[in-house]
Amino acid sequence: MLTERQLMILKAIIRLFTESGQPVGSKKLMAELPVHVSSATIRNDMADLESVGLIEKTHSSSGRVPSMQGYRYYLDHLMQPATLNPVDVATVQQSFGQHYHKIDEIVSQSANILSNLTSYTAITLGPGVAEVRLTGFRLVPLGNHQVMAIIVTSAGTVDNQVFTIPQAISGDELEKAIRLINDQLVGLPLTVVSQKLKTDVPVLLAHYMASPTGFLDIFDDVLKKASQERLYVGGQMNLLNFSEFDDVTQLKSLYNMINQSDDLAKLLNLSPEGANSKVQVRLGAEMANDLLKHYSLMTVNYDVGEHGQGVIALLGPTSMPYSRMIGLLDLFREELAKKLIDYYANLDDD
Amino acid sequence: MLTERQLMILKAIIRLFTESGQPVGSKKLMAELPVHVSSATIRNDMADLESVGLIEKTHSSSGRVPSMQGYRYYLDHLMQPATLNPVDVATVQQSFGQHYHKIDEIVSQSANILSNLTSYTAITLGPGVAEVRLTGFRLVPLGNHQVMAIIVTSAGTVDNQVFTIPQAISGDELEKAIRLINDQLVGLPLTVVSQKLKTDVPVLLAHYMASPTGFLDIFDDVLKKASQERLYVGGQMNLLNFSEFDDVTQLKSLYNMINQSDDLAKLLNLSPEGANSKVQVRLGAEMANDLLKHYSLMTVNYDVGEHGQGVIALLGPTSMPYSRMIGLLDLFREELAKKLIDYYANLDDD
DNA sequence: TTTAGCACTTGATTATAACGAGTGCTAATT
DNA sequence: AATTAGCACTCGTTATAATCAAGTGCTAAA
Repeated sequence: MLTERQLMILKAIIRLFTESGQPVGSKKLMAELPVHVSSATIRNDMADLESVGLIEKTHSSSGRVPSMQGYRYYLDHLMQPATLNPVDVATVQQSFGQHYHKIDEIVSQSANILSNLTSYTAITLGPGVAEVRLTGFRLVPLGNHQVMAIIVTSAGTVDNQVFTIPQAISGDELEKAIRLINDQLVGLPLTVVSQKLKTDVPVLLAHYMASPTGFLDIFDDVLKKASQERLYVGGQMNLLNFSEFDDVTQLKSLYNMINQSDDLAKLLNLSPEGANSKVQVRLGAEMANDLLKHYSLMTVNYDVGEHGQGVIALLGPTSMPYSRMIGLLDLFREELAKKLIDYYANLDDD
Repeated sequence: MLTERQLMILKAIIRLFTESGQPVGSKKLMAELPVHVSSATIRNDMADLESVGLIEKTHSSSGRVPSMQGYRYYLDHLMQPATLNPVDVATVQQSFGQHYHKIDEIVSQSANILSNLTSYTAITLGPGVAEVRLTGFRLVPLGNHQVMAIIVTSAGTVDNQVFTIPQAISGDELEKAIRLINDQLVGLPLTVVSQKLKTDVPVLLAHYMASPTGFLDIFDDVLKKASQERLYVGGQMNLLNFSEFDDVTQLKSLYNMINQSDDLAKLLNLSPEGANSKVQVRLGAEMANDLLKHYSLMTVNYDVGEHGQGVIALLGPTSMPYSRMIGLLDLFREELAKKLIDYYANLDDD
């Protein structure tokens, strides 16, 4: 079992490592800890913390660095409820003070403000999108190599798009494909649909048609029209601030992923607890995606009442100052919702 | 005056430096030159080339590197007409072989293909946009803090957008502002209008209204709607391939510029010679913009007959293999035009 | 004009030593 | 039993010097 002091040490290590980026040694800790104990004692405690896997050495005689499990433990049990920085509050409120013409302006601006404030990469999803579900899908052959795809969402929106397709597809094939899609996808949130479209559906569809690719492209396209347009990324280039420079290829892949709304939607997967869930932190190793191994993703839902809810997310290094970040995200959750509710209210005035 | 051999040496230096990225010395040149002369002779010739400013040393005992003027001279007088690489031709034609649903898909794909093929950053402007001019501008107060901005273009398109504005602006002020804008901007290409909106107009407008900013935003917004949407960038992240890593700030600024359509439009400034102009190369120092100092921008127009023309551009380091790049751009100019003409033809079939 | 030869310059590479921050362990202290 | 001082040891980092390699300019001969 861990002692009070050992936990205090873990906390200090995490704080100091986040501030300096350097491994933390026993001397430095001695100077920083509120209680006075000798460096030898701290070393003993650190040995214990290491033996349970909460901290690590970078080499045999180096200071300690928090491990993945160390961060997880910190996030789950140790972290103080955020202490809001008044400068940040002022900045955010001032940034939101402007007048906006469109909803999307507000949402995308949020991503920009947040990324500026943090020097990380921010992602925002417009309200309503997170839990909008697919309620219907139609594919209407118009003859002359043209097909109209129509999708209906639970938000009541209807999007359509006309496509020209290379080979005529038989009405029979279309019929089956449509039924399959309706069976498999209707009722699911658009984000999930978009995701399944890449994984399950192609396999199933392969039974009915030779090359389902063209078909899927069409579907994907109109789906994008209904959802993707409301996904915003701010500060992509901040990746450069918190990434290792040595592997340009990996950096490029990450960048591509971030700008590919399908992949991104997959990440933002609405948090299960609904509207008033707390800020979620997912550490790299917990996310399956190899590209994110050394990063950390924080997400939080915001709630605009009848207009649905959206997501605010922050992508940064594993060693973020979580306390401040959580405070910021909570602040944003509130301010963005307020601003949007305001906006909707003004609309109704007309 | 420069001798035949000296020019041959300049050419070889440019080629070798582009291939290796290293300063070129007299021994290396001796091995590469078609005629046999001693390294001492080459050294003498290089001294001459340096004295007229076509090449430079990086330090007192280093090999030579082409200077800005060296590149300019090479481009204007020395470069061979491009020799088309059959592999490139095949790749391009295959990439264009797919079926596309929308014009913009074709245009944006072009940017992607071109950037992949070159490892540089490619920019494409959809057809018609380059020489579309502003033919009319109206601003209609609708009461209730709302204003409709309408812009009419020489292509016959009418775009409109409704805005809510903070303080009511007096009709008188509006009147004057509209007149000013009509006087100053009507008749100019949209790209130029967008540019002037950042420079000249704010100054002029300041005479009539206290804070022209909000006003300009509106105008800018609807202008974007009419033009920006057709500007595509491919391979932004390729910047990482050909940029110095040491200055992250500068890299970010460049990235922002590339993704800000106003700035970008300014760069692509339709080439004066119209439809069938040759590929233009502008070297960093020639572009005024400090961020581009170490880069080079190649542009070429493509022509889609009655549907207007567009621009293809390539941003890379100063030391690009220009011969191949010019060949590629010429190829793209042709293939993209062909594909678009095809597309328009199919549309008319319906 | 061209070329061989040579002294000289300079950045890059390598080797070596010295340094510094840190650890674990032992023995003494509280 | 917990804490601490002391010390030998590890290992990455920094500093210094030595060597190397690629290149130049210049002089004198061909």
